[in-house]
Amino acid sequence: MADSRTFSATYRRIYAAVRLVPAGRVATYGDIAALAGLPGQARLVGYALHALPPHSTVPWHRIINARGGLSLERSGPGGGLAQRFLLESEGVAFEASGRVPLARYRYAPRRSHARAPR
DNA sequence: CATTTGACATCTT
DNA sequence: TAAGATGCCAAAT
Repeated sequence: MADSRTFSATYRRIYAAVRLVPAGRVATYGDIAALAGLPGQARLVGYALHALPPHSTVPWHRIINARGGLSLERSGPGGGLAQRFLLESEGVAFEASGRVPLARYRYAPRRSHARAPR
């Protein structure tokens, strides 16, 4: 667990949503935020995962950005390698461009090919 | 208590 | 396609 008492209820919601993602599947920060009941708070998801203790059982590696890329790479070089390895271990294949085909592995797919109405 | 910062997403130029 | 700007929230300083 992610030291539930150390984190806010909001974070706990996020962690719970992340745990809903089955192995071999990925989800975007936005999806997790929506699952956690915090639509639009994708940023909080990323921050929550960053604050996640190493001993937690939360499958943080299954959370990627909307481009299908690993956000860890963006923050620090080499950081995404571990995440990529974990995902590949679960059967997630990466494209040559280094991205994950969301259309295939994305969990809780919303508007697969359409954009959100405004 | 106020300011800064951060594993993002989405729109606009 | 790329780059810049904005919104949102919590934790750290």
